[in-house]
Amino acid sequence: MREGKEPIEIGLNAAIVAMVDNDPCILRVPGQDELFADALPMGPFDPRKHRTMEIGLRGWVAEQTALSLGHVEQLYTFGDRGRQRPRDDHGPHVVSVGYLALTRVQPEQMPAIRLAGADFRSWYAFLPWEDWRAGRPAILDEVILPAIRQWLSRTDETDYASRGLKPSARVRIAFGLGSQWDEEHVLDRYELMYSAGLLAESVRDGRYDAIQAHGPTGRGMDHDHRRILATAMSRLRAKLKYRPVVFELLPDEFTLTELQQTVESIFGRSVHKQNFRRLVEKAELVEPTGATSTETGGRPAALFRFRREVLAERPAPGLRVGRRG
Amino acid sequence: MREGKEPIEIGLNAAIVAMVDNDPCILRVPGQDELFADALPMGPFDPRKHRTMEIGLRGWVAEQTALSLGHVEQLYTFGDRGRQRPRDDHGPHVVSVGYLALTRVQPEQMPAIRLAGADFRSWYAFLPWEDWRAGRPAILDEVILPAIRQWLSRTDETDYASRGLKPSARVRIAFGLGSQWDEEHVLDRYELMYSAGLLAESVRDGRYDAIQAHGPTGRGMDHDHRRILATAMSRLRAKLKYRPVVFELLPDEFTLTELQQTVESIFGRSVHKQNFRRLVEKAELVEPTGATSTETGGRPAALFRFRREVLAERPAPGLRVGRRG
DNA sequence: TCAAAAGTGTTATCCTTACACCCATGT
DNA sequence: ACATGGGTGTAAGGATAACACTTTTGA
Repeated sequence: MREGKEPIEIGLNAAIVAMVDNDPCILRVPGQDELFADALPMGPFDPRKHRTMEIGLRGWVAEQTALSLGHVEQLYTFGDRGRQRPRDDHGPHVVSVGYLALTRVQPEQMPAIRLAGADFRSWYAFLPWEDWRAGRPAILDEVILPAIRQWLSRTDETDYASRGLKPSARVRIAFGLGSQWDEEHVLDRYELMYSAGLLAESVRDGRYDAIQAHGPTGRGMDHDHRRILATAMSRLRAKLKYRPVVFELLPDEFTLTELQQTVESIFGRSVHKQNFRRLVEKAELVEPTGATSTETGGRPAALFRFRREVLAERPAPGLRVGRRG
Repeated sequence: MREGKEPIEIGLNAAIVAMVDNDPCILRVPGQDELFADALPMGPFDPRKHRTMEIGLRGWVAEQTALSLGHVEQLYTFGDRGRQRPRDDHGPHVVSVGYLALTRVQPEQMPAIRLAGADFRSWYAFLPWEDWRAGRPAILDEVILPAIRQWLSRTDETDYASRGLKPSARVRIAFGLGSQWDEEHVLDRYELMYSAGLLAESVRDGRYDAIQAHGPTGRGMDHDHRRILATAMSRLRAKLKYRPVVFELLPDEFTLTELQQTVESIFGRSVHKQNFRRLVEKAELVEPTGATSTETGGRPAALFRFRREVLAERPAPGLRVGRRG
């Protein structure tokens, strides 16, 4: 807008989510930094070629991966130099816009994706403490919480006041100490762990000399990519409750148990079977196809399909799963 | 990221909201286009000067307005050339990042703000159909819905499928035809009206030759600013329900009626008195100061203050106002 | 016949919505 | 005394969370 401009470029980063074997997976590519093995796929935004950023994103995803994206949603824009390019202060400044995108992968698409150097990997490989499907993850009590408490004990509470909260209060809420674990607070947990030096990224960015934890804390990623993933998880977990986006991750026909498992794997916790079914029924989100599936072993399950009409019927159709249901 | 780059600049636009006389107002500045009288305040982002975009935003707001911002939240980033600079295709491409910011204004600050060419104006001046405090706004049935129906009747439903919804279904949900008005759908309503040619912006952007409505449809704004305002309203209306942000708009001490009126003016609808009070009480969001106020006429009202401790106690403290309560 | 998974029925509790009435002040 | 707004009590209906049991297949 005025004097000696520094060149700015826009990078579009996407957390592209698909279900593979009952795990929510993201498309990952090899890291560029030689520090991390993983990065999110990203492409530049060229306003001359693409009218909007979303069109630009869909464009390079189609070119590079042959995946067809369903729901695409902008998450957040970072202009943060400190975090993104700590060592390399030359070159243009890259502002990165994070996106969440949903897709389905057929097994036969996998080889082509792998050839391109990419593949799908469970998002819990990057944020393992978010997976409570098999109960409270051990990493929390063994690695994370001790280190977080360490950090709190050496932190001056009066200095830090983010969103009006002292670090101890932020920790209490984010990690459900004294109350319950809230699966939507993924980003808060990530940021606290970053600040407390528990992540490889904290070290990369020069905030700490070494990781402040006695044990692994998930796979690190280039730039802010793991933060974008955390944002994507928060958003998807929240969105499921008022938009029927799960169905973009499921095949056209599915059993209620498959639907439940998909929801559980995204929320990272198990839900109550009967209540879940009542919820699905009351929400009128699905209709039986009439067919059944015997593939699951045991009694054959009725197959259902998404009732697209709900989109037109309700203002906020989703699976309003409660704390326990 | 590669070949002959077009220069890109980042503009930070803010919907700065404050309560003035029981109306949610935004800081407006004179429009630059000579087409519209109003624009949102905006400033450039210079990554050399400011570490993050939020810091950059707070920086220019402090320099230009002397307002101190409370809650600041990023809304959305647009890279849209088509909409933002339809006539002027030269100069650098501006990507604009929209923000919502909350503040309080004292009456004595007003003259300084006015001197700078800015002032606070009710957000309902720009989106009058969003104000249901005095019942269903006449503009809906007299101007908007007839024109929208006109548009639907001349629109091919099979062509347009945004988010899997036909235009008629989008209209039904956004405008509460057949169901209820949902105060959070501000952006959907704005976008439908934009597409249907009801807004001055639709004409400015070359989508229509003339406004497709027989009556006024709110004050237009430069660039995408009214869209950013609509986004800000949606976000604030939603946020109130799970974050105690109302208190950033109220004085330190207030009566329950003042609190209720502030909530009502943001939601643009009235709420049920007893239920609202029970809600506030159950949420433990406020505590009595012990003092009372006689300024309202009638029986003196007890004064309350925000209980900051809830921030540390609950994961999502807010005024979970229901459809009616 | 047994394992495995599908698929109900029912109840206590809490939350939402709605009703109508009483209270303390200034004029 | 009366107008004006402040401030309750309580009950119907629905949503949530929790309980345990029956049914249908394949091996």
